[in-house]
Amino acid sequence: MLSFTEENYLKAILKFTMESGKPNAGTNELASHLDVKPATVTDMLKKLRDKKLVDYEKYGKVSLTKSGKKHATEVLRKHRLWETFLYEKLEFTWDEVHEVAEQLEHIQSSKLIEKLDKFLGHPTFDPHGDPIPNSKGEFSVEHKKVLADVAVGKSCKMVAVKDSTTPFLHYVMKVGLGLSSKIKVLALQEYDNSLTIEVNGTQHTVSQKFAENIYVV
Amino acid sequence: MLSFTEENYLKAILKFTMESGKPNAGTNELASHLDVKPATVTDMLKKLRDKKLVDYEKYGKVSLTKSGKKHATEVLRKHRLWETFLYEKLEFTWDEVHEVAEQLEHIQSSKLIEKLDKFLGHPTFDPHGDPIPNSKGEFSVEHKKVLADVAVGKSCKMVAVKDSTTPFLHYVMKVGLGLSSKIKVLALQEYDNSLTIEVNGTQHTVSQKFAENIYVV
DNA sequence: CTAATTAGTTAGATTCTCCTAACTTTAAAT
DNA sequence: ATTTAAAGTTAGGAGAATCTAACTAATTAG
Repeated sequence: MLSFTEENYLKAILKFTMESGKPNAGTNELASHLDVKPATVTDMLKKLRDKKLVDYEKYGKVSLTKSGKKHATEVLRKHRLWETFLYEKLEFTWDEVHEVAEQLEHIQSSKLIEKLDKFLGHPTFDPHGDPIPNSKGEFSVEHKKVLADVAVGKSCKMVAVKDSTTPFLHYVMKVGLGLSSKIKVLALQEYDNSLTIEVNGTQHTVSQKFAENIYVV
Repeated sequence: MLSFTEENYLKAILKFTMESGKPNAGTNELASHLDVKPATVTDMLKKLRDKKLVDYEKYGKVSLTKSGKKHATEVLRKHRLWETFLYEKLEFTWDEVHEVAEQLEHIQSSKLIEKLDKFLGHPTFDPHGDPIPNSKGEFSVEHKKVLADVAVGKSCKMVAVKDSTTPFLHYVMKVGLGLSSKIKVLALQEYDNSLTIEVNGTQHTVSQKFAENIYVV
């Protein structure tokens, strides 16, 4: 049985490698992700290596073993199912779900998570649009298209966000956007690639950076 | 912010005093309740006293302060709401809910618990029939009548259990009883006060001990 | 290719929860 | 009332997760 902390380290390694595209992570990168000091990470990596959850050697990069990946994926699955529960059943807002799910993801009960999955109707994406791995650890296909890729004049529907930090989510909501919002791209400013879009009949101008963090179909 | 462990000690003191009727608890009693050694309890009591959560002095009994009682009641409220959720929404059985609720009761989020309460329709009793304190910490009136008190020939409805250990709950289920089961008392054996009852058309004979652990109306 | 910078490690300390073993106080029994 | 048993405490220690400060290895820039 893994401790909360061990689970968090495994999850951090999984998230880092998935988000960065790199096959492995460094001590400092993990330290800042987990908000601890590098020395602490080194200690934990040794422990996880002894438990055969990560491949790691002194001064080298870390990656998950098969067993470590299985554990990490399971934690991610729990996290995203709980986020879905909070959003869909308990009327939490978008930006509130993460913090509570960080706690709920560590509850140990395989029955609980399978029942919750069933209760929610086996969702494949969480409220941020991130894919929820199934009970075998398989991910649904990732969203690829981003608001910045939509041609002028075309319409699209928002399905997810790439950045899920609180400030960004607040900004998204302020612009009137949410999951399933319909967006029409009215104009593209050549100078800085900012976009003028229409949401619910209101016009907004958003930066390229913003538009690259909104997934659409 | 209290740790999981501190919360468990406060809850144990509350449960002990409620169940025993006594106004305070001893070190050994708590130790066996919490499954730790008495020395460990002594350490923790000093810590809780420093935090003004319990009234305690060397070689004396422990009781909760106002603040300690508030915390303990809150934990109990969370525990029982989660049990209700697991039983009513996720199809857990009676004897499975406790273990998982032991973990869920420590999740920190006042919003979560108020939303959960609303989602469940503000229940006043959990699946074991124990009262759920409301958000102000007030308990619903306790059930008083027990199967052993029902007169021969009379019928009643089961609303709760006094003993909620797994073996007892299994036995209860085996007899075909559950919450809201209708029970008719057919006969009383003078010799050992055992009762012959009818449940769903089937007759069973149960001991006095059993009958004293079933709450009815 | 050296020098400087960045990344990573080690050693030693701290806090938390828990333990054992030995001791002390309180309560019970004769 | 003295002895014995039960209840409770203290001291010292262990493992987990964290820190700081000092060190070492790897990488990058000139």
